Amino acid sequence: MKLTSIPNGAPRSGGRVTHDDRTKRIIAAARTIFLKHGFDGASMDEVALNAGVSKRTVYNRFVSKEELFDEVARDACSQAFSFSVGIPEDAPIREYLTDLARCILESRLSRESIALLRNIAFRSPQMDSLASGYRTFGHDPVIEIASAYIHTQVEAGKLAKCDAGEAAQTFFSLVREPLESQILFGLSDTVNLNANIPRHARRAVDTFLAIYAAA
Amino acid sequence: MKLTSIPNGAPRSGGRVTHDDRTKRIIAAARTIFLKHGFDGASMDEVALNAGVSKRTVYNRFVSKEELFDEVARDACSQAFSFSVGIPEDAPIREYLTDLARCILESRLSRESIALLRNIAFRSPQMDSLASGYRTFGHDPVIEIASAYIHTQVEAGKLAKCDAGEAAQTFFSLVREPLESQILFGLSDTVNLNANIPRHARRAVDTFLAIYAAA
DNA sequence: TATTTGAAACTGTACGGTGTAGTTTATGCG
DNA sequence: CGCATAAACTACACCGTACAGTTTCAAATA
Repeated sequence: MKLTSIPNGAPRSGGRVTHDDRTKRIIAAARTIFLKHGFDGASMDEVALNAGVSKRTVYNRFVSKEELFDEVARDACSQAFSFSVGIPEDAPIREYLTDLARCILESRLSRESIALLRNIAFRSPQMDSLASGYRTFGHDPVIEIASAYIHTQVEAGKLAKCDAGEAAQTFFSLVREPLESQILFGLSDTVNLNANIPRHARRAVDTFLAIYAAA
Repeated sequence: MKLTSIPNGAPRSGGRVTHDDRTKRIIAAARTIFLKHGFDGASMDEVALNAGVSKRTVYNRFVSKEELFDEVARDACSQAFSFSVGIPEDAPIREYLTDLARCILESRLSRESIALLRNIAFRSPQMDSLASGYRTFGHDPVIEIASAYIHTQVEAGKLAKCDAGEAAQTFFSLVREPLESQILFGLSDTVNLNANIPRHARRAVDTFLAIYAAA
């Protein structure tokens, strides 16, 4: 592959490039390249070029391509899948869940997250960092938040009696599908996706409440 | 990679290896190798070896790696995602849907299908054959069957009034999730999966009927 | 006989990783 | 502050390997 690129990131304001700057730029460049081409398709030359750093410097920081990838994978998971709900828990159930759904979708369907999910789906059997990064940052926190909230609402009699963990799984599935699969499996691209997210979030919550609303 | 292998498939009973035999063996071998290593990770030497055929023969049949892959991708999709429902449409709704769900899960969660889905997720943006193969064989038929059945039942007053297409999508999502994602993203492997399929199918149908059962 | 096949060597390219010579940066000391 | 020394960095050549695809030629097949 042809390698022509502008270095990723710039020296900090002082004008000098420090040790840490370089490390950060290597990781940032590696994330871009790895997400774009996958582990096998990415070349260390391209990473170095994109980081504005010599290949030797990359190998002075990271012992191998695998090690760099592991570092980058965890980093990317923790960033791409993070979100924060902006609505208090004592809001009406429908509003809270809809906002939660919207947050989940926005973080999960971003370009970065989709690229990450593609890599996880393809490579998680061989690279533990991908599966564990997904679990730690992409799956468990969502289930935990939803589960705890549902549990609270059930206790308060605002939702029908149910297994909160199972209900959280169902919620998560209803929120993600079918959008996530359609993108992941190439049935539709991500264009104008943001316009669909709020609508889909409402629909997912409608369906969820049709199942779990208090009798 | 080391290349040692036993040829995939055997000459037909006559003892002679015909032109068509070779073609079939090449495709079969290519499917194995491509699904195992992905397009980039697969080598044509390994394909030839696995087919028990010289590389020259492979290139006499297929003009390039890409062309061979396209052929194999469609072929693999049509086989891996195929299923046939073994229960009549006039069975009780719960029984029919449960059997449909079981069929879908069995075909979709097979080793071959999962390997295929991993490749589709990773490579569909670059390789059209994957996205279109998935659409044609993995998605549309399921939605069509479910949609037509739901439509019939709604007309017959056995299911609540609804958009049959939307309901079919919801059904499909409930059937696949969360099992499919858990496997695809490496949260659990496929061991003893078959024992879970019937249980999960029942649960999915329970949820579906909780939403769409006739009032 | 005309075509196809097998086996193997070959071409060209790309990559991961290393070695090195020379330059820049950081640090400690007078 | 100026200077020396050590550390890190760059640029580049290099090694071994792997692979797609081609070529050659004799043997098998049609």
